[in-house]
Amino acid sequence: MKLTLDDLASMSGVSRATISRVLNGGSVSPRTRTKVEAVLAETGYTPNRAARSLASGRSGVVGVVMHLEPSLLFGDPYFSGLMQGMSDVLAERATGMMLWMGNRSKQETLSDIQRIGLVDGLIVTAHWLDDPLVDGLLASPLPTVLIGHRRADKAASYVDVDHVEAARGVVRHLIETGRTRIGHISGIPGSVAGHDRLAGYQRAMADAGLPTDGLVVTGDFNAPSGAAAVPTLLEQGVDAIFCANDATASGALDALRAAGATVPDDVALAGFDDLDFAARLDPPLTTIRQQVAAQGAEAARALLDLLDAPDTGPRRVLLPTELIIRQSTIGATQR
Amino acid sequence: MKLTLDDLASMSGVSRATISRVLNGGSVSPRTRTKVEAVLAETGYTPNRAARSLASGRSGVVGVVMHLEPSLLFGDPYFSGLMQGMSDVLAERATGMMLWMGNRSKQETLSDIQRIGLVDGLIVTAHWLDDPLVDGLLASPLPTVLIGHRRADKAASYVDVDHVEAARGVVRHLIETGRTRIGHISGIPGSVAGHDRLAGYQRAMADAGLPTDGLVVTGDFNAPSGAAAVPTLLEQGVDAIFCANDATASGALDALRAAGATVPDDVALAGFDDLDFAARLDPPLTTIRQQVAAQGAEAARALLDLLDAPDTGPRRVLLPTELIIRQSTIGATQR
DNA sequence: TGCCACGGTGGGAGCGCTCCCAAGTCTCCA
DNA sequence: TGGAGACTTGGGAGCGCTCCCACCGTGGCA
Repeated sequence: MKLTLDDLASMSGVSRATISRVLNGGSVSPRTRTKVEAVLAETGYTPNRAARSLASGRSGVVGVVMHLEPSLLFGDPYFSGLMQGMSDVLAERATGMMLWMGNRSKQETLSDIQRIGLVDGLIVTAHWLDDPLVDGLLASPLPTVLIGHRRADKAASYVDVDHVEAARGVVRHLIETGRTRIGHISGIPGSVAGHDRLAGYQRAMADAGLPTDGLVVTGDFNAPSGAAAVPTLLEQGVDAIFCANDATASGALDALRAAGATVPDDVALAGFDDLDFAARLDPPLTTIRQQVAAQGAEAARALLDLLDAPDTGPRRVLLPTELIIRQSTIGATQR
Repeated sequence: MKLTLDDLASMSGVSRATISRVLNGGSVSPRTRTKVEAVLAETGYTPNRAARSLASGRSGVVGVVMHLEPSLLFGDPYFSGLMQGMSDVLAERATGMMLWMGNRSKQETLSDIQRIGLVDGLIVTAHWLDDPLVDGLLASPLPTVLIGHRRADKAASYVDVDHVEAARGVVRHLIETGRTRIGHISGIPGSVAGHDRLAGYQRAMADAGLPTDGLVVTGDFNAPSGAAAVPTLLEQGVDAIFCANDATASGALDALRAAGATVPDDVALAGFDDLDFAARLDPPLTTIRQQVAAQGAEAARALLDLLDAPDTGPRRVLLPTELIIRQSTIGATQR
């Protein structure tokens, strides 16, 4: 059960070092290799991870930090997609995954991570413009890949989508289909996504020479905030609303219907995320699709790359988004 | 940055062994202790985890195995509750958590876990009567605590609720409120919860001398299966339905209403789990509350106990459930 | 005053692996 | 046939920590 390299060495008549070479892909003659591999298979030997870590300085484990309430973490399809993508890639590359969630304060989480040591690198979600946890982690010597990034993280490794461009694209679509009074229900102030999607909206409007005064209402990424924003926007005489995400849009849709406004004839509606339910709304929702699982997978790949080649500078991956046009902006009548 | 015990030893004028004693709670004179602690605080030293593991044979990391699809894992409030409870306790005891989800086959997951080594023990969900992953893990030398358990796991450590007794209790409540033709929409065959809740139903019915022929319809824990079962049960002339969980009950409720049956006047309805929405159904649902987060926490505690005192035999924790009586079984009219 | 007991401390031997370096073996060509 | 060069292989020195054991000094008791 508790076999060591030395045991295998005497069993197979070669030295410990040679077995290590077979295990780690060093140069070994074919004859020796097959002989050793036979013994390996026969004994079902697994190297002692701690010893390996100590000698090599690598643990084969990465940390994943998603600092939000577990109920949120697990309730939101965004995070489950991320986890899925990451864990696929990590499992494939025989790398373990340690998870930190938001059940302690950011300060405690930070020191927990430092104290536990052991991980070779970290994948961290960075969704807030101001986040001491992310700052602390980036400042530590541990190789770190962010999912999402702030303007200040230019020098860090990250995987993200271009929220600004994506938002700009959907608003441009609204403009191209003839809308001129386009409102925006924003995401949570202080969040990267909220901030950048708002910026994209503003840029598209400015590009077209359209005013935005009074047309932006602050939301919080949830349906009720979408519904709450609708009366204000209707007063402003909007003919389209771009919502910071699909959940907000679904709330807005309910409120529009309640107010007697038809979508898209009176008011066009667009969201962001393309969650499952977006296509099932009535009318189906125009939105931006971002490949969430791919973001997780890319982050894992970027980190593993970084660990293999530490001195090759930061990895930056911007994943494409896709504008999904459905009836909530073009309607059957306008086809 | 990369301080070792020897560095600290020369800095504080004591031996490496003494510092280790301060760190791990050995017997040290107060004078020496304060001196060393000062140096410790000043340098912000953190022990090298790999070296500690190698020397002590313990890693301070436990594995959590929830072998189901990530989308399911993250979508279901049951699992997020479990995770929450576990990670609270583990964080409190400075223990790391490695996570394995169901993105690979059970066979692969099993060998991944063995191969990665490193963990001191495991917490594993055991929801299926037949599960090679659970069998394999229990057979391994790693201390393991199950969440849920099969009849065959008598000798293992586990945390669970008594599904049989809980189900029996809710059916007894239906009988006591005057119901006699009580149907059951079961959970997925092969699942522990489905199996045991069915058994509890049958026992309660037998105790009361009531027949069950034709009154059990197989469901799958989801709302549509609940709805699909209703016509059959109505044909059998049921005056009450006990559903294997709340989701099934919500499906059944819709179908009952669609069929023109009033709840609870024509048919009483009960579920299991007491998820958030149960209280918000119309009428609010009588159900069984199980403290999911507490189950996770208890499992973590049991495992940590087991690691501290390996030879004290298995830990078995049966958490209480609570019958929550709402209007779906007693109705305002019968108050 | 001498001896024993005991708490506090230091030294050293590993834990099981990786990795460097030197030694050994083989091949091929001048 | 000798030697250079390429490829294999073994030995040994750690990686940083824990834990056992022996040693030291003090205090209490006979």
